[in-house]
Amino acid sequence: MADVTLHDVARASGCSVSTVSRVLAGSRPVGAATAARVRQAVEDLGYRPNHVARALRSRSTGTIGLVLPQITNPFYPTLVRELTYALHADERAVLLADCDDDPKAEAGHISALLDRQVDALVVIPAHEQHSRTAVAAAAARVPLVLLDRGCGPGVADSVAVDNAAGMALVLDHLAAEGRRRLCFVGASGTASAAAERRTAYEAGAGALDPEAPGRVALGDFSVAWGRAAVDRIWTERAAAQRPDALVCANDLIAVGALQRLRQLGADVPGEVAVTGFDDIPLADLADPAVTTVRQPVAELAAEAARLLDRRPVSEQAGPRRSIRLAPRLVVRASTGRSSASHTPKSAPATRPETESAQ
Amino acid sequence: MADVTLHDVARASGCSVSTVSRVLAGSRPVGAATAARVRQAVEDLGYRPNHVARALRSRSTGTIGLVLPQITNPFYPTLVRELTYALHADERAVLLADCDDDPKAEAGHISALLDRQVDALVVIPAHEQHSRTAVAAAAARVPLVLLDRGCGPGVADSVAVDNAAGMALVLDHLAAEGRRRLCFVGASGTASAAAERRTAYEAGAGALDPEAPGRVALGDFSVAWGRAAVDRIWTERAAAQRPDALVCANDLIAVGALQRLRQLGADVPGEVAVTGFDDIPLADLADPAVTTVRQPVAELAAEAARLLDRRPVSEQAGPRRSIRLAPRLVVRASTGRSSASHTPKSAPATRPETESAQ
DNA sequence: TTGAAAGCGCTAACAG
DNA sequence: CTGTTAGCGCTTTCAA
Repeated sequence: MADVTLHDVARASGCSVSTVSRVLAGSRPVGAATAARVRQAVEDLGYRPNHVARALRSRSTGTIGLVLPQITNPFYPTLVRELTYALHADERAVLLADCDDDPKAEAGHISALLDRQVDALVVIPAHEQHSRTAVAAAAARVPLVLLDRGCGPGVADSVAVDNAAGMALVLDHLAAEGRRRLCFVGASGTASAAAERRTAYEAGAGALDPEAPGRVALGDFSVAWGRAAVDRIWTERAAAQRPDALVCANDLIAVGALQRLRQLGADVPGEVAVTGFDDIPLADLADPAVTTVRQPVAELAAEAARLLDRRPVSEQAGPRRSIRLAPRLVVRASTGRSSASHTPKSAPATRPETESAQ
Repeated sequence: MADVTLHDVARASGCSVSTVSRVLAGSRPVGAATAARVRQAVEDLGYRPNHVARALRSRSTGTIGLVLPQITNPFYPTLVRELTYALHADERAVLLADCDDDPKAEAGHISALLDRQVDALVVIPAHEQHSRTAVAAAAARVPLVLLDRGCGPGVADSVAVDNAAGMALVLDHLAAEGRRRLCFVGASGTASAAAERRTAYEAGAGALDPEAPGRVALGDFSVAWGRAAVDRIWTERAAAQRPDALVCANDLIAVGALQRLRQLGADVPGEVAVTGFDDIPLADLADPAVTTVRQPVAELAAEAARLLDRRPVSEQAGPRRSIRLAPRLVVRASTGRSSASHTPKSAPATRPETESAQ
């Protein structure tokens, strides 16, 4: 049934195995009549090429390894979906490995994937520093793209959202809505998302209020921290001292903040606006729905897929490429003095905004 | 570097390739001294076996295909994580394919995975009926386990939660909390989760209130339907006619219901309790947090992994196995007349409750 | 206990 | 344009 080989097809169509191979691969011109006979035989016998044999001989498995820190991080399922779509469209299969936020496990998975002869790797590194060695070693062997998170400069090609641009969208929007007493609820740590978003806030918020860049609370990227931050920010200040907008470094923080604010009886968005970042599904489900920055997930995935190709023969050649895609603002009920959500005033930008080699 | 082959190791350790192969595979006894030399050479040269060549020769890739309907369904990331853990622990790699709820795409992915010579398949079928042919065809070629959802009787081995047991836990809990006017908010369709949960509700609710089994609203497994259901159930009835508990067929519905209830000013859980099913992360984030039925995700994954092995040589042999695992109740604030969450009164059951061949 | 040899199914030179 | 011939790197008979 499925044990039909190239030889069987060759015999059935009265030509040699190489000819059949050529017809199937289109690697070289083949006579029209022969090609037709071959195709007929393929059809008749129900021939299916054996990818393992093909991989052994051609030194290409058509398989990409995807290593991520935690598939349960609510931002990743969408990214994984888009990435698999992009790769499958290109006839490439995806080997998945979840390393549970552990750089050791991550290193193990990376080397297991290399042993399995993946053509390339997409890695969302678990840790800015501790992932570096394994990633660098792998990047020396196969094309490797860092997705969503960085891993130090020059380690590998990378694709991520333009965090600074996203934060600027938020600040513009809040300014337009008349918010002035901003406060940033972010995450400590050196991971690119944490650092870049915070820096962008500090750089941009001063235009609204000289005090704003100093109002920064740092925890981690969790709902729990969002709640805790509100306890600190809201409870410990007199009403007049409270911010009129909480700029959260991601949606989870925003959702936690929102929850606690409601429990404390604060009026969102009347009294205080709340913004997030990422646009995970939860952002739209919160009550009120969270104004946030939507990452161009499909485009990030597509760019990653594209980068995997563009390391032709000389894998080591060329500078590392670092691609940043512009996000777009999604305005929902958690900001806006008025009523429900309205359309974003910033035009969506789905194509690369900056593409720089470093 | 990575181009070290068995031959190199053989040469370096002064023996034949077959001996080296035996040492590495442990397939046959090898002299202690020789074995030591071989291992040393492996170490020195940094030899890494080529899985592709191994697969071609041994007709086993050590790779499992995982096909699912939508990785963005919030219940699946955890399942995927546990399944990959279980399989990786066993040195098996996982090829992932998301079919976007489309049985056509699903069939395509299944056959692509078979072409890639996966050793076995884990399929979460996209559709009870339309997935059948492709699944049955694949099951005839490799070991195949249906996970979470069924696909008609006798098609393949399957592993899923015991929906009836889960619903019974909910009903018991609500009864103990003194709820009597129950209403079920479920999903239409024949998918096992939808049908079994509804049937179990209808079978069990009568003990509390003869009217309860008749109070059933059917939509789909979404937040939107949860909201819409409350609009129907709550708005269209006089206060005295309203249910004192909404039994939702999954957590998404429960979250939607909760949202709308709050918007309508209803008191949850004082006036009405709300329960979910699955225990997705969102259930704990909702406000109030949702009492729900936790699926034994790790155990489901482990059982699936186990079933993949147990089809020894004669793949066709033996009856289809259908494994159902007992879930456990997680009590949170959305039920309970009193205050916060307390520990479940039903004992957790993580081992197979029923294992039946059909 | 070990080695030699024969392939797994396919692609890629190399000749015609 | 097509066929012949080598292998890809490994496992597994079959002999010794």
